[in-house]
Amino acid sequence: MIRLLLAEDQGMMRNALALLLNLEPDIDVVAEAGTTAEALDAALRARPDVALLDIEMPDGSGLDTAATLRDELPGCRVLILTTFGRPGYLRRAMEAGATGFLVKDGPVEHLAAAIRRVLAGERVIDPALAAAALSAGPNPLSDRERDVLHGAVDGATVADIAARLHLSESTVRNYLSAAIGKTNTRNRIEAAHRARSNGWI
Amino acid sequence: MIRLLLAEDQGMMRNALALLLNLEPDIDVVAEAGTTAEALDAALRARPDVALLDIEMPDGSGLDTAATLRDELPGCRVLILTTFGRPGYLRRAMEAGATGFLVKDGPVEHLAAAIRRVLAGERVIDPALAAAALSAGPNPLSDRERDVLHGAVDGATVADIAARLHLSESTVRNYLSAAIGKTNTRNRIEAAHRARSNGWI
DNA sequence: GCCACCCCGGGACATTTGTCACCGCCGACC
DNA sequence: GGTCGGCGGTGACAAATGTCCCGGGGTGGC
Repeated sequence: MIRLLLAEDQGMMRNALALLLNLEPDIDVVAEAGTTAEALDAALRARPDVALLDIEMPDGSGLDTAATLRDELPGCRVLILTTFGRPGYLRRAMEAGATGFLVKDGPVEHLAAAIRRVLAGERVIDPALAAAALSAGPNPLSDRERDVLHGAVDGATVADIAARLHLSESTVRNYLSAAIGKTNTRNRIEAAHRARSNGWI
Repeated sequence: MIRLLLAEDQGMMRNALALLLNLEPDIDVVAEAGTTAEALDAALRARPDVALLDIEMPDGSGLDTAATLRDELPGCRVLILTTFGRPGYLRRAMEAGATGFLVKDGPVEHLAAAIRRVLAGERVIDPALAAAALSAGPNPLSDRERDVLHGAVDGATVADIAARLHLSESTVRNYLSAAIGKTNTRNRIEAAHRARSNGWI
């Protein structure tokens, strides 16, 4: 019996997956979580064989949870399940020690199959996504450039970002300009969008 | 037997819902669609009793599909199912003739119950969301203000928007300024975000 | 008829944004 | 030791943005 942790913030999706995976004869959903905090807590309590983690969660990223889990619960395999097949996500998932990476596409049966293969230690990755990740290349942005772009997504001004990061406005503008150059875009908004769609932030 | 059309772009969610709803003794999923075009096509072919429509779909909005369905297939009840409980969405859904409005939260059992109630002609709306919609008030933006904001989300410049809408740059700037004023924000990005989170665009 | 609102545009202006050159400091790598 | 890159900062400048005037035309309500 495969002991499974299910971390997914969208209630109906979580409920549906739990019901369907429990119908599988060899899978037992032993814990459910809607936030990364709950996921960590439940994992340490229930000690599952496989953790199925969504990336986008309200209080943080499933990628960070994966990294923590690798240290705290080394025997647990991690399978990332996400809406967006972003190249940078896949790269970060691998660096965080994930064994598999699936997009929320295709039937639930694929998911059950992936869980079994991940438990056997096999790496499960969508081939098209793997190719995209390789062709897209690594994240060109430095830490600070990511920070300032993160602020730019929701319309913060240079002054806002500078205050939040305790930097001077000149510095923020320089980082923004560098990020715009590296992403090959025309302004901070396009830069932030490209960075997001590539999974760089 | 309730004949149901299921329109949802996320493959795994659609698959999971189809499986679970088919398990209900009185529900029969007679058609599935991943785009609004497929949804319309399938609806006219399968003539379902209830259409379950997602709002966010790659080729358009489920809200528009609902309006079309009201004209083309008057006997069919429409139940909107969406990730985001945005006040403006609810308002637009009602104007488009939807009978029910659910967020992708809570268990699948709620969804099945809602389908039955909608078929009986009953209106099904999340009470908290209804209250939010009323307190948020109507959409303050004019058609053109929405158009220019739509362009602003992904980083288009004034020149880009003007070209796309066949307007002069002055006009675009005036609309943007008006939208920023009406949304009570500081720049086009904040304005676009607020408009999106309220379901105004 | 008047009023309000939307549509479309022009011009002027202050502010913000994006770019570039340059500075020092540090750590890593060869 | 030198070089490169990241980090933090300054100053100057062109371009884009946001705001405020103004104008005209249309439509719908009272």
